[in-house]
Amino acid sequence: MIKEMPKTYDPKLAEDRIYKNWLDKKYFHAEVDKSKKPFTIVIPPPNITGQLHMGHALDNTMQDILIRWKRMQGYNALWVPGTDHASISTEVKIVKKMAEEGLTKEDIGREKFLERAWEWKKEYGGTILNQLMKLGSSCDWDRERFTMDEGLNNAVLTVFEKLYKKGYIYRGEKLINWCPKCRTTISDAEVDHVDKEGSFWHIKYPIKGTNEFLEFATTRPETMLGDTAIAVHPDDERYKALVGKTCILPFVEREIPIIADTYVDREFGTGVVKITPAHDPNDFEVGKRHNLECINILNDDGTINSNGGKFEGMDRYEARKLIVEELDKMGLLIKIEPITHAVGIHERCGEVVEPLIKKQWFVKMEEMAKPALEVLKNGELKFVPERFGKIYTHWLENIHDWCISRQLWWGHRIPAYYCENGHVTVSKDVPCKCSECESTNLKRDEDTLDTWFSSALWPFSTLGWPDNTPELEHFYPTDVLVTGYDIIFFWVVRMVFSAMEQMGKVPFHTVLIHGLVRDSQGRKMSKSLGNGIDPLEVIKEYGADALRLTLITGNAPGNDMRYYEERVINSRNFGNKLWNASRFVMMNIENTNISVDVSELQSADKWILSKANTLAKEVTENLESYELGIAVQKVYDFVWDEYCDWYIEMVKPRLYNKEDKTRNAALFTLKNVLITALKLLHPFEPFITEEIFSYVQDEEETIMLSSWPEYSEKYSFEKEEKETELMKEAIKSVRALRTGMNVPPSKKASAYVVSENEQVREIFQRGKVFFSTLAYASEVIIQPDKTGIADDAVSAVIPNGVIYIPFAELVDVQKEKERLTKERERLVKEVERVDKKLSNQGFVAKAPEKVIQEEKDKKTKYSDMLSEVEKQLARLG
RNA sequence: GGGAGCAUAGCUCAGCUGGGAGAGCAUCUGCCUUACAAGCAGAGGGUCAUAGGUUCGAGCCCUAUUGUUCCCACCA
Repeated sequence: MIKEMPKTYDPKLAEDRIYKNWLDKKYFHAEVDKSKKPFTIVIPPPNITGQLHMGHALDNTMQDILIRWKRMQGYNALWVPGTDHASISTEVKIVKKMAEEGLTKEDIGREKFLERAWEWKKEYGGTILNQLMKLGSSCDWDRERFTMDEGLNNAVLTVFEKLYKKGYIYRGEKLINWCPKCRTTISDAEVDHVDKEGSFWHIKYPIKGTNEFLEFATTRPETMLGDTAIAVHPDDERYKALVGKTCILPFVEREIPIIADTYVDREFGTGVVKITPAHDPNDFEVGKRHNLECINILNDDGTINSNGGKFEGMDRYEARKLIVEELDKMGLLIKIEPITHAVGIHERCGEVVEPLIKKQWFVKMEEMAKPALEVLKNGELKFVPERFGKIYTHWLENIHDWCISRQLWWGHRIPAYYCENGHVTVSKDVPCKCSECESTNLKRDEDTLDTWFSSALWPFSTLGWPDNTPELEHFYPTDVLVTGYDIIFFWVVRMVFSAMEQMGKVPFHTVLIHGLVRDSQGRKMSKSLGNGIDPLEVIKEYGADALRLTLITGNAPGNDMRYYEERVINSRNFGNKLWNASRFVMMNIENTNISVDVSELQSADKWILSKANTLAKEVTENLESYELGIAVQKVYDFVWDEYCDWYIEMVKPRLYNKEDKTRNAALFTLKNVLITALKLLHPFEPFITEEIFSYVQDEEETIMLSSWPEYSEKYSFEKEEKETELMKEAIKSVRALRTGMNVPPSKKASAYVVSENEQVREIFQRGKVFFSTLAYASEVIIQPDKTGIADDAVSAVIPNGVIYIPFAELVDVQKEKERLTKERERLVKEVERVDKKLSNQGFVAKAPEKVIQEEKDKKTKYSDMLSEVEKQLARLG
């Protein structure tokens, strides 16, 4: 049955219809099937609060390409989708919304708050997944998971309990990063360091029992309230005598020792440092070495606490201002120096982070980091591109213990229970009594876990772990993880060490890294700049295929790219080209079931079949090494340049003549090459390829499950490839000759193809018609010499021959001479280059045989052409 | 302070294991040729940042330099 294709393809109408059909037919669904090899990808779960942005579009397009390709190759391809509860970002958003109603978390309490959060999840949680569908993502939606669903919650609590029992999770009083705005701890990875303009306050403390002072400088004067020492370098002659004496801390009137520690840099400033162990990581270490007291001076909201004396209750910055003023009055402020220095801010809210001492839960990292490092070294884990392995390694080699407790409500609540005797019971199931005493009066820890604690388990928790499900058995380890370089530390590292610890196997063998999608000026797309492009808007205007093609074309893994509309337009145009070429094929085909014997195939047919054959091989190889951009570029070039611009044009005469005996062979070739191209293109442009596929054949119901094209010896035609390439070269020469002479296409002329070589003459004889259809020749005469050709005919020199075109009236001899002279120059250069190479002893001795032969062939070809051009020049006088 | 990337046509970028520089857009010329003007044909345009080195041969490998971007880091 032949269905007529509409004149234009409208993605708006087609894409939703096609996607719905895929869903209805359950094509995305993968069941455990031991007869097939599994190929698994787990989605980097987007936040439930998220809206699809260009980064998601890129990330998911890449995953979809891999999944669709493998599915076509016959793998049991599973792509697990899902969302992340995104503890802090979601909580912040809910709190903000409540504030609009004049409510706070505390007003409504934990339980009511969580109810609201779940409602929020219900309302927005599905949005982003629906947006992913618009992109064409072929996820197995029956297996959608959420980081806080029952199964995953169980996985999280199980891991917590296991690691606690192993001693890898502990509770301790350590210096942590505190966000006074969000009022929670945050991990090191969540702190951004930005350079800010600040001041360097030079201050002096009186030395007890003397009239002397000790001068130092600080960027955070308010922390002096928590100073418990002053440090100098042990070998610093200036201060040696002072070590052991004490200073009097102004305001709080505390007596603090002058200590010696090599941490101090003698060259920096005055060589004196105030030590505040409770609010600075270095000072904390110094404090440990010298048994100094830790005095925390901050409340959770960033105000000064009771340790701050008369400054109690003041905001930290207000206190800073006042302290400086008062020090000045007391004559203890020496000077204020402007300075730019790195300030730690919370990446979520931008608030300046305060380091302070608090009792928190930590994951001990030293032991778990080892296997994670090992798998990269031994090749079980691979980064594409490789260089990102260095970031991974560096992070793991310098890893600190991971602070996992958060003073938030939205998340996995820590399964630790405290009795009135101060005992701790950790259990994934609610315990009925204390594990150490008989107390039944247990209170659960108020804190929740860092959101990355649950995402770390994602590759196996989504497949059913801790239960030993058939899915886990079949689909784990997953294959490829596709993500941006910005979350290697947050996520990739933690998934690997968690998987090694819990599963004893890597979570995936390859991490495919992509870069950022930037705006047309190369800036990061961001809300504050307002330069973000909404992928859904792009899809609405140009279709998902065009967006996908744009994001993949011309980009190498790990590199950032720029998005601008001209690129999508070009992608859209390609879809249009493909559509029209297909429409052309369908206009000529009477029956989609064409069978043809190889012997009926013409030279051009074999040429394009052979090209398509090679293309399939190359594209597969590129995909295997994750070179998606190169792969799609090759298909693009093939479709547009070879199939459309050459093959279709070449077969037109055969199609238009219903009596032509080779017509069927042309139709067969047109159809089969088109199908190969559609299949190779399908992972990149799923919708339009599916739509066209439904027209050009009726054996299969979807391209999605059709077989991936493979290289076949049967369709390798080396001789015909060369023949058509020679034909193409001749046509191009004639065309260039004509435009060079300013001959309008309406003006036909006869063409004489002269070659002494009989085989070459035969080739042109077979391709005679192309001169008229593709190069505007009215009559083509092929002969071994130039008898009968007018003296003033213009000529084009091709390998193994010359083409003459006699233009009765318009020959501009001068112009023709110029053209030939230019051609001579080019050929002289070519011959010189080849000669130089071939006369190089080293080259002849060491270069591979194949390369030498190629050069020799070139020498013959160019020398022949050169002498021919010289003859032509001589002819013109 | 440590690490990494990038520097190729006017612009944005490809260039996979070293074997005669490519694409898209832009520019110029000519075409509404019965699939496509979202198109066709032709053309111009590059010392592949600089300087060395390895090699018969370098955009690609090595060293240094310059410019630029990013990541990590506790310099008060």
